[in-house]
Amino acid sequence: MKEVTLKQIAENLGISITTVSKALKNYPDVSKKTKALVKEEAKKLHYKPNVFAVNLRTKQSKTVGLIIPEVVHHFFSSVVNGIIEHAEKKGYLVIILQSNESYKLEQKQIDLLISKRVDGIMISLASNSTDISHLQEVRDLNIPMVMFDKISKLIDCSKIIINDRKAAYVATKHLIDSGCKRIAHFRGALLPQNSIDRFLGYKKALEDHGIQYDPSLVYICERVDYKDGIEAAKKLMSEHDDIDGLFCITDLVAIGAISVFNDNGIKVPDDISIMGFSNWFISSAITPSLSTIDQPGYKMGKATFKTLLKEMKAKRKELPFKPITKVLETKLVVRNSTK
Amino acid sequence: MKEVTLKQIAENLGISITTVSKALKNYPDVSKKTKALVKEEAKKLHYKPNVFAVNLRTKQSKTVGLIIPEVVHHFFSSVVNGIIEHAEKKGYLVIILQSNESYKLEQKQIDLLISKRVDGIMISLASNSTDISHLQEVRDLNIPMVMFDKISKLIDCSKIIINDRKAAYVATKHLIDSGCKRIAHFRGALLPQNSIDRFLGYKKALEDHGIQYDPSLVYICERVDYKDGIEAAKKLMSEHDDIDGLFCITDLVAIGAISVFNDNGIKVPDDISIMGFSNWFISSAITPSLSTIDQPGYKMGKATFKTLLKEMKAKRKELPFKPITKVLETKLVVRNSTK
DNA sequence: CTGAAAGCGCTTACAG
DNA sequence: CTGAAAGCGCTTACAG
Repeated sequence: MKEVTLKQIAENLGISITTVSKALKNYPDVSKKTKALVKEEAKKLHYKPNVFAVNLRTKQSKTVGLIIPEVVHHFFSSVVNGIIEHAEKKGYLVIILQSNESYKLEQKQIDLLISKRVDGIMISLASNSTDISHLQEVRDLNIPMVMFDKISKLIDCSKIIINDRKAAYVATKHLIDSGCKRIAHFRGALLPQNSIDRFLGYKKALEDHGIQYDPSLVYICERVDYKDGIEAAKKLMSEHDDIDGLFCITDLVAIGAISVFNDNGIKVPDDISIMGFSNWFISSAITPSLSTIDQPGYKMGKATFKTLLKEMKAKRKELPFKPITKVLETKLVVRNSTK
Repeated sequence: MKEVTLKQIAENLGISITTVSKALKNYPDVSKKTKALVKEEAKKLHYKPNVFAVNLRTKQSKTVGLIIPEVVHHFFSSVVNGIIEHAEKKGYLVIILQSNESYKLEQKQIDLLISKRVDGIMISLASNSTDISHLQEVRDLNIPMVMFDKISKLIDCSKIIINDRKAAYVATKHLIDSGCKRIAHFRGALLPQNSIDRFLGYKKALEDHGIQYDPSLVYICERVDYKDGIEAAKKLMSEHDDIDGLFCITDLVAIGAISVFNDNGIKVPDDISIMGFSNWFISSAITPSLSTIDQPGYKMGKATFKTLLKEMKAKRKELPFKPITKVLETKLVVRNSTK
């Protein structure tokens, strides 16, 4: 089967390539009759424009790139969902890359996307990305870019985030309000902004309510996953026996912790109240169901793409674009792991 | 900043575009001196080839398409993970589309990928995809394609699957071996091959072990998710009070069912033993932890891409390619939801 | 070893 | 209303 080209159609109809091209794109200076003829022939031959040629001419690919730390993670896959659904509606395809929380990979992937000439880039940073020269390059090349969730304050671009500090404050305050006096925190790694912010929210809530902040009650979970939660909970149990509240940086960590407490006869929430973070749907399925902070992944994906779209449009029209920062609402979800 | 092109480099160096192009691609008929010169200049100017032009010339995009029913699903996101990791290693980028289990969307997405001229397509079918003309078109256009997990027997292409029937047989047999006499099954929709196969495995296991198959014990879960599990379990409870075993088509359904039984004072596994399917990591975190069948998502993704790569290579060399079917191993994982 | 030229398939400014 | 021509940036068969 030979590829059908404009030339093919033109020859069949005995007219010029120019006219065929214009007819298919509904240029006003082509007669109705010709348009009809051309379109019919195109349909008959199952003509599909060669995007490679179109890309080369129009200098855009109608493709955008997305880099996330990890696909296999409910929050990020919700974001992906929000992004690809809205991108598709607008005729954009999404190339997804996974940095595996590795700064080096992230750097390579940015390079890849640049050399693939995607029309725009969406990114949530790896935890150890402190150097941001690769992102600065994207800015320097004037490629539209939006950061979401795990952002860097050092880069001037649009950002879609939640107020992590406030959300963590609300979570901790809920523990305090329900009577907890000695509250531990399972935090994330030291570098990521959201790990820092959630920690600060925790600390601030304690201080605002007359509870002394005790650094020995803060445990680091590098990968903020289920296993991390299990390990931290075991350590916590061995080092402290007077804890009555625990705020975990993610639901996954909280679920790991709960399973340890369940196994060791520590009653949740009677002995210890537990708060998660993100409202992964499974939090309502475990026993006891987990109190948490609802973090809107799908919405974040949608807002991220829509913002990128605006910037891409502005670029095409050579209009200036001022980066925006959008803060999405989170909410406290009270279930059975807190009193 | 102006785009750096071969022409630019050629002008700077006072040589021809042809030579620059060849030098950069290490053609043997260019002098070492010239090569060094060209490469240096290219580096200095941060030259990046225009992929749009390269695509047009070479007629390949080094991009492949992936269509899955749902991203937000542990099994599929593991597959995605396996695919994008291996694709990237081989210099391929992956465009991910989500059919949302809709046949219509799936059709459109196939069209999209065809018109984007991806080098190959990987797909796991939507549950209601029975008409397969869109897939036939892919074959007719001679575009390399690999199906995985949710496949159609009617299309002649490579397939990466597990033996669903056997795995379901093993799961059901485990229930029988542990003493269950009256075993219900929460199956998936009627059309998908894997839903059919798991059901058949369940039925066969019963028959092989002298247990009469009773259609009233089979419940349909259209979306095979947590909510479906909850609803089916409620129905089951109200319609039958003598069930001592339950085989669920997915872990998610099983987890939904367990939460209903937990809430209603039905002891798992003492009153009823439960088997899931897929070994989602959370199955080990719930109470009681879930016995299940391990389904290798990451491996499946890896095998899917590797097979596609072979087919793409064969096509480029104009060699014949005979579709292969690879069946990956599953294994029984016994935890606390069965005796 | 180097380079002029054709061509991939499209778009669009321009002429008629 | 139609079409010849230039050009997007690259690759490669061919000539010298």
